[in-house]
Amino acid sequence: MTSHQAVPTLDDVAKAAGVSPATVSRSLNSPGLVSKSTLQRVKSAVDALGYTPHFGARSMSAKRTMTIGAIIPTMENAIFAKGIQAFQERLHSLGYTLLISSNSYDPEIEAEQVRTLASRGADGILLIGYWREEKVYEFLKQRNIPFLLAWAFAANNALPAIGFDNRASMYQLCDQVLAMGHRNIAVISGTTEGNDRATNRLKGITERLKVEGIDLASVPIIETPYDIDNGSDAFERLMRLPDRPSVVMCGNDVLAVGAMQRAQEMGIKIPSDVSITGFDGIELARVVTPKLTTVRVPHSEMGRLAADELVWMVESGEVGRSQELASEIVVEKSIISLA
Amino acid sequence: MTSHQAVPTLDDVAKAAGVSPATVSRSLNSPGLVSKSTLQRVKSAVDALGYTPHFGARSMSAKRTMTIGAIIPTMENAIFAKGIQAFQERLHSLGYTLLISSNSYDPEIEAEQVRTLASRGADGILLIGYWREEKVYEFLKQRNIPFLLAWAFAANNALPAIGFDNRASMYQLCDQVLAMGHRNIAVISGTTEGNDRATNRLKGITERLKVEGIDLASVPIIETPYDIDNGSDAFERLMRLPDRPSVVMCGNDVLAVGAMQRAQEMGIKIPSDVSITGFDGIELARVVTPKLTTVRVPHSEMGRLAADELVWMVESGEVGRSQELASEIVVEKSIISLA
DNA sequence: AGACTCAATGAAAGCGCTTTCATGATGGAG
DNA sequence: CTCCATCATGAAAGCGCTTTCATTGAGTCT
Repeated sequence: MTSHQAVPTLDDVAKAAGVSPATVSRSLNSPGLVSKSTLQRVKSAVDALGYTPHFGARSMSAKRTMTIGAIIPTMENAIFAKGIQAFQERLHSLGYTLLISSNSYDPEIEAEQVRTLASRGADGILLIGYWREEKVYEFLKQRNIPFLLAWAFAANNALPAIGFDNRASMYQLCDQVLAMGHRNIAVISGTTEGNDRATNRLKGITERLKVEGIDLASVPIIETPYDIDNGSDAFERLMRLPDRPSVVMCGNDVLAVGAMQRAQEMGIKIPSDVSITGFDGIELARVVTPKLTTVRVPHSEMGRLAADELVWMVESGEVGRSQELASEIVVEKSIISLA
Repeated sequence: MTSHQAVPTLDDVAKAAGVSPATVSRSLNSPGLVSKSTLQRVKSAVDALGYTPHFGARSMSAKRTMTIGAIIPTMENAIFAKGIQAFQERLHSLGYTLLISSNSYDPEIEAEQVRTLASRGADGILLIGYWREEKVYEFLKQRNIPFLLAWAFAANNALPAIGFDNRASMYQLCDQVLAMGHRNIAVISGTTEGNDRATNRLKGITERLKVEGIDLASVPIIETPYDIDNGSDAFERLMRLPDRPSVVMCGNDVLAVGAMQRAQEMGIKIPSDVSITGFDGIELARVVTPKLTTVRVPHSEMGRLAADELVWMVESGEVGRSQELASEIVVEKSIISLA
């Protein structure tokens, strides 16, 4: 089992093709510099030997790895799936390979992953959201590794980001909820600590309610990690409140779907008894009954644009340009108008 | 912007700590060989400089990369998400890094990804299912890269695999469907070409129906890629058939949820008008109304076990041991008993 | 026909690390 | 006290590739 038939190297190819290693390297990387006939011979030798360039060696001599890293909070639910898929597809067509890692929303692990990606020579890195320890940004800058933030956008922040305004989007959704006559509002927010998206979504709600003159002290707010079951439990707690809310606004679709689940189990009718809203516009929101009122985010577009921008940063060496994407309020049957 | 403050190297650390590069290397990789005091000085130097080992260089001198690759068909829906998440978490705790790539069920791309992972020095590779071109397996063997298959298990196949028996599982589900009195059955299968899981699931149904003495020619079967909308469309076509089936068995939960969606749009009641079944037991199946009758697969367990086994293969050099996992028929409200 | 340009190729250095191998110091055994 | 393990460390080779720099030969121009 440990019989190592040596992996063919570039030198082997050179020998087989009767040329110098330099020529093989050129044939592979800048075929324009090599004559047709030589190119042909090299190609044959490569095929015959089943040669694959050694990535480590290559990354050591060349300065580029054609690799982009992405660090996302989770792969478990679909929040990032669609966007990352689009990101990866675009990268692939640009000739780059994507390295993904996820960290269960743990900033320690995230910081470690940044170092790992740097070690591996990632030409650029995609991060989710703004908030993380300053030292992470410092490390990236010191290492001169281009990075881009996604899934968030804040006009007042200089870091390059491609995403949407979480606060404004949720503010708008809250607008809609108020316009439909709801005044007795409860909130199930994602964990806000260290999470700018969750924090800003919550802020979008509270700011809008304040404008409306609603006493925030009277608004029940439960914070919990993004997870279906947590959404269910939070919903149940809200329903046991003496003053039952007419609408429960959730920090994302996963929480909202969890809430709808529990509602059904408890025999609470959505939306006639209670209205529910989500955020993200993932597939889940479309398939539940009734369909979920939510904020639809342009996942795929965001992924594609992020890929384009990050590659541009890498190749041009220029500083990244931020871009705000529009989100869209989608009103479905999970909310009822009291007006 | 292009001001390169050189990335610190191991030599820099050596200089800063006043020791030889060899000692630094040892401090990092086999601290046991280095004296306490030296170790301490090296550690300080590493921190002071913010040193990170260069992965390419390391992988060139060492034979291991502590990297495992996984190639999955898709990240877009949740079919693989949970299992891969568990896989990655286990790998992480074993000290390995996971490299994921997805290929939209394209075997060409998959073959390319295998070579890419080999290039990058993956110590081992996880693949989904059995079917792929023989040359891929030959390449892996020639390169002496341990690989493990997951999401499938076939007792008669020698390749190491950790998964469940797709055929037998679907056979059992079909058992259940028949036991509930259904005889007029239609099928929405995933694309079977090049996909052993889809093929075997379909086979599980047809074999069981044959045993029952049902004429297969009379059983409508639609093949379509795994996607919600495809499930919807296929369902609609089935419903337009003159002899409407009493149950639609779907190749996975995604197709089934698509079917349920369209049923609702068409005003067809599930399960009173038509029953629907899925396969996989992903979250989606739990949140739709009514809940989906499906085959629950132990995603997380499979991911963990696969990580353990693959790492064991890598570290021991032994040939991988296959393991069959049990699946579970989950009967929910999406199916009605005609008996 | 001589001088020159340019395309195609090779020689060799060097990227940052690990790992023999060799060396010096230390300390216990005889 | 001398000898020999033993431990901690250093010197240096080499991993597989890319990339200057130099060289050659062929074509171009006058």
